Amino acid sequence: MVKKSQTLPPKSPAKWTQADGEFLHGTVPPRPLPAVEDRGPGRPRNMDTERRILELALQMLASGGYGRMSLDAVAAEARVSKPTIYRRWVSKADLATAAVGSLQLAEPPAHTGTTVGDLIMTLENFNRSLLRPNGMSLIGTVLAEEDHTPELLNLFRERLVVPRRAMLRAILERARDRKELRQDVNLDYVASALVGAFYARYLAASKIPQNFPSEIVQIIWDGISTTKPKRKSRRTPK
Amino acid sequence: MVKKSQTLPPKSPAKWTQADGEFLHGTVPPRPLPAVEDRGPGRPRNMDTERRILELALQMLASGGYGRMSLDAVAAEARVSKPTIYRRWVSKADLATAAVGSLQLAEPPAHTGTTVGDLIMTLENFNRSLLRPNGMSLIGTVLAEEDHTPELLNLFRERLVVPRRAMLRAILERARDRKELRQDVNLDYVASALVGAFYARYLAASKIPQNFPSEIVQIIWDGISTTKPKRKSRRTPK
DNA sequence: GATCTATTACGATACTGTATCGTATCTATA
DNA sequence: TATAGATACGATACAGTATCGTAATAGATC
Repeated sequence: MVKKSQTLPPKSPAKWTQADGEFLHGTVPPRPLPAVEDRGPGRPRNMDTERRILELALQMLASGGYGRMSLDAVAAEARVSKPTIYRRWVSKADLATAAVGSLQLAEPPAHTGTTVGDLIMTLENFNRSLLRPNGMSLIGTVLAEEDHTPELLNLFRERLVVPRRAMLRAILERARDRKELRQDVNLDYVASALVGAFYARYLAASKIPQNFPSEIVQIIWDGISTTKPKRKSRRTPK
Repeated sequence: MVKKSQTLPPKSPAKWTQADGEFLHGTVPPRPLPAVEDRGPGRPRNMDTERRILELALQMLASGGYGRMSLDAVAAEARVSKPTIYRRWVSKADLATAAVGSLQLAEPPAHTGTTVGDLIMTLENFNRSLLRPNGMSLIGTVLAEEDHTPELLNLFRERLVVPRRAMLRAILERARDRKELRQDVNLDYVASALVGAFYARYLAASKIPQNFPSEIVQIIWDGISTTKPKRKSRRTPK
């Protein structure tokens, strides 16, 4: 499948290190050459090559982290020579960034008929993507590289974290409009608790029980206390 | 801009790879030599050296990940020579493992008088440790290395994750005994939601708002729905 | 239309410089 | 005399570049 999204930031000689906010919100790969289909003479680029390289880079990034992602290995496994990689991306960090940038949240929004059902389905999708091979390792990698290659975390947020949270927010806002929710609840915090439970569970055990999504939704939906909550006494003892 | 190439151990001549459960539950460093104080001939070891090495190794592990933790750098910063390190730990992976194994949860249990107060205080402590420099990067590193050096994650769990969850469990069990909690709630799941919210929030924004601990506790304590929950209808739509 | 030419992509390979991990050898010290 | 420690070294892996010959395309010329 040819992807068309990336046109040409004219040239970036690996400047993203200091151009912090520059193209964090732009499109994906700053590469030296345009490689568009309508362009002039010369042998055209094989677009599938690019896809393969990114895929393998992402895979190695997820399985071994940034340190173990070697360009020699990527080139070998993609059956491509190293210059072919460097013709497209100016550095290893650039390739890694592009690989993370190529991620896309592929899950459709849930519409089960009930808010609780939608939340559970969304979390079940999330669960599946976490348990994909090295799903959690990739998160670890982007976190571990936060200091050294912050673009990885930024792009990861942009491509996966933000869209998924937006899906949860949409479900919760719908529910709030229907008065199913307390009006004073911070929906972003709720999304954090819902999603975060999976991270914490994984960090504690690497295994997520079958009923985890629905149980988490129930806990957050109903709360855990026996008393009928009175929502105005918020502040808590120091 | 200094570029560091990060080399990772191709093989581990160290034996911990297959000695899996061996010293995961032992004390900290599996080292070749006894290094006891009362021991016999020869020049005695400087015990403070060991502590310094571990501390710096952990620091580098947290700030740059396993790949960027170099023994040359550790040795230099600890003002020690490399053989001094290798005399104590047989490999880089071994040192990294020992460094993670030297971690200890240093927070006292909370006793504020109320369950909600205890939970909030526990989460505030947790929050502080997360926001320590590279606190989250260290978690990322142990996750990223899960495939390649699983001992890191195992020890991290043993030293930090399990103890903290035990603290939360203790608070929750106390509350359940006092009938403040629904009897059918899975306390481990509750702990996951409480703690996990911080991970999710960090992954989304790297910043944790001041009121986050108390808000999360409120959400989970009271729930978010407006209806009085009836706890027997658990199963949810497919 | 067929052929030539300019231009670009690509594979292969070798190379430079450097950053490591781990060790061998030597000296100092208790 | 056995050990701690330092200096130096070997081996290797890696990022990134350079070169050379070839494949593939567009446009100009015949």
